[in-house]
Amino acid sequence: MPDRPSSPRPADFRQRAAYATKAEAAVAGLLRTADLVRRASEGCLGAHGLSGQQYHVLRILRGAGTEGLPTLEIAERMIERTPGITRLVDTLERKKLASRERGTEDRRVVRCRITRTGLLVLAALEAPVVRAAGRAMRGLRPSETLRLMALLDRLRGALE
Amino acid sequence: MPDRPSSPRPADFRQRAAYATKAEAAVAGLLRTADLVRRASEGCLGAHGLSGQQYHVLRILRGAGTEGLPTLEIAERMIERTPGITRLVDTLERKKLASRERGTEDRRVVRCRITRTGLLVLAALEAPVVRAAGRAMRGLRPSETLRLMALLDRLRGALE
DNA sequence: GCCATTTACTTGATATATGAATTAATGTAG
DNA sequence: CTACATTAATTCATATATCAAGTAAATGGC
Repeated sequence: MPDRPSSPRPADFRQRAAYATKAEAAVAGLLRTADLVRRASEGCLGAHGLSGQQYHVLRILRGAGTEGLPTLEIAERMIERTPGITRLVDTLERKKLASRERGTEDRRVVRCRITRTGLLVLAALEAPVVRAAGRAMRGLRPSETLRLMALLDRLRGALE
Repeated sequence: MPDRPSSPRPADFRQRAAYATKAEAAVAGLLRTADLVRRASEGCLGAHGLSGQQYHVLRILRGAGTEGLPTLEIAERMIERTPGITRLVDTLERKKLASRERGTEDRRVVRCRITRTGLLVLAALEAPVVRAAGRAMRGLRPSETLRLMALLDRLRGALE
């Protein structure tokens, strides 16, 4: 549903309207909010020297269990698309939070796993991350949060 | 409203639940959606060699009119917080899309303006950007878009 | 079996992001 | 008027993002 540019304004209205369409305003609001929420929710990672992306890779690897995951499958599960997945895992490997080994049957794939240390870091971060997410979402009641999630799901559904 | 960790699961449920709380899931959904929407809506800028941030600076400068704006005030109005505002304006100046001059009464401030070329570029981008935003939001009906915007506003209100 | 194609990464070049430290101008207290 | 604090902007070092190109292994057609 393409919304129309908003109605004309008096000629002496100096500053032009911020956004010509509702869709533009919605996109801006979404990006603005996501930026704030990201900062609020990822701030607690700095204490352990992790970036948001590094943290998400660790979570994905934990979810994959002892079998680990091929490098590019991590990329597919990331919250934000990242072409730099190799270097991201490089960093985690340097920090001893993840390990890699080349597959035996298909020697193209590199299987990534979370280390014991990585699991400990995630465990230490669990409570702070949960608290931070709660704080980030504190503007909405639970029912509103659900409604928001449903709307976001629909939005994503149309884009994938 | 701090929501509780979700209800326990059977012991044989191998993969741990993706998110322990509703707030965490909402944060993830928001970031995921924002990333998709950003890509969908900013894709059209590449044709003119602009990044999303550069484009937003130009919009802010256009809104400021002929008086221009001090550098750091641009940063405050940006959609996503950016400490690298100086370099962002550097880039726009190199491209002849913005100009700068040191203030006369307070010689600490640098006033930034959009150039005629910058205005032309924004004008050329208007239609594609509106179309892209429409496409990015096509998953929601207008009434749902309004509801989403209202929820996002509340979320931001609690974080600022 | 051989060759083109696809797949799974990896690397390189370039750009951008980020926080801390720096410079310069202004404001303020004594 | 001097000393100290504040403000506006810039610079630096380091980390990360991004796209394109490259490598190596597997796959499919004939």
